[in-house]
Amino acid sequence: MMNTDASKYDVTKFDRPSVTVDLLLFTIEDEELKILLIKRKEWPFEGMWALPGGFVQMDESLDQAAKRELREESGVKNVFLEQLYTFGEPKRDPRTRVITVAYYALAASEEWNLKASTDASEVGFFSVKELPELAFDHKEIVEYGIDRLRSKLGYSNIAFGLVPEEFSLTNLQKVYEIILGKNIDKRNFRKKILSTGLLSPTTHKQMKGAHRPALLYKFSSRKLINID
Amino acid sequence: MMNTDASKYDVTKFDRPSVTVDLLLFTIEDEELKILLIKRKEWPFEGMWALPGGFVQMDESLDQAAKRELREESGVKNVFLEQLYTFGEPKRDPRTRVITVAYYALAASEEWNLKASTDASEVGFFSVKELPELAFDHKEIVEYGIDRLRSKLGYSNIAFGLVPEEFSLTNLQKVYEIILGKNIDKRNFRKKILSTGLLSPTTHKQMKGAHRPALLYKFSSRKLINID
DNA sequence: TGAATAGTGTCTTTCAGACAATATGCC
DNA sequence: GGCATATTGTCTGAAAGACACTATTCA
Repeated sequence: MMNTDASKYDVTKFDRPSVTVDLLLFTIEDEELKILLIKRKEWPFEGMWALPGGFVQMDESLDQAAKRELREESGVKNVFLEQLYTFGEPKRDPRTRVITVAYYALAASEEWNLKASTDASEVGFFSVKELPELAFDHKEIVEYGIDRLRSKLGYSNIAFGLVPEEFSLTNLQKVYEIILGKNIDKRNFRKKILSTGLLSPTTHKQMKGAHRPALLYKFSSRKLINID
Repeated sequence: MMNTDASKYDVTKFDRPSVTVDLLLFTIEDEELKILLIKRKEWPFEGMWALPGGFVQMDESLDQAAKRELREESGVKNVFLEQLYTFGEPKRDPRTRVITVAYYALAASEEWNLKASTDASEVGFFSVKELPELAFDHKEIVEYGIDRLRSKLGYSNIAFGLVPEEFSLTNLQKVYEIILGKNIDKRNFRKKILSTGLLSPTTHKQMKGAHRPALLYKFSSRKLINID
């Protein structure tokens, strides 16, 4: 593992921080924007809720580490995942110097299923409006993530991550309303969202209740696209 | 350096990557967007141009590390500095696993002065349109930074970082044109930039050449503000 | 036919973009 | 007066926002 030029070039001689990834998994459930939290079983912050996360392995990229943690903690795969920000205050972790690369992921509520093996009391989704006290600087990370999500909603198709494959325009509008925290005019919303060309109508209708069924749409692309 | 089960609570026993900060210092000079590069004196990529950067010390935050490197390499202080993105491919550095947190900084050309002690052949500003081959994945970092700068120009007052305290509207327009890579109509530019309320007129005029002098403006705030 | 949600169009205002003539200073 | 850059306003088209009625299904 040593470099042959070790005397000069061996960076392994420096003190090194630990590096983790932490994950913000957003979903929408019961008309609320929620995030996945896990209850810590160890010191520090034992018993407190925290973002899922873990150490970056030496042979995996940051993206891979985030994907792996996401899969391990929530069973979620193939969802939108993007690096958020790196938090590295020297005292943010009382154990040692830990720098964490935060990621955020989006999943429609249909897409995640918490592992059956997991004690439900130790992992769960919490409304971002009613979060418990969080370990480390995770509160700050959550707020940063919500800001990012809210602003990307305005200039990208990022909402595809929070709706199922097919959805009604009313479903989609609700997503926008929940995240932006305000009501949107139905006609203006439809006019605008359809004019972006991001959506394609399907041939399906949503039969649901004693009223006119809604035409279902899908996102033409499920890759992140910026508009404007 | 081997992990054992007992090491669970002692994160210091895990293999740890090295963490660096790399810096993109943007400036505008000779009607070009330029970045600061330094010539590497050591393996790997000896003799090749690279972004300035260095290891994060155990007792400093990432922001502090970036500020320190910026000061050490360019003598620049008190300029706009923002975290860009964290790059962590396992093989991006041939020495060992190195994760780098990239920052970008902006300085008006009046603000930097390369240290007299530095051999000019080993540090310099390069137009982003004519970059030499860069070490590591620094090309990718540069491109990411330019994208960020270009997009922030559209919805923030970030241009304050690239102009001196006082400037004419023509000066400012040039900054936009250089970064966006296109010509802008003078009347429309003035209309729009003045309507944001980000600028305040000063009482000074720029006397420069045999023609009408330009009124100088300044940014009302030199903190980053998003508009729209 | 009543209840519930889906679906639709117009008007007004605002903003972006195209476009050219006058103003002011120095020589 | 000539030169060089600064400064200014109108028109048009597109998009955003306010606003209310009709359509469809099921019970």
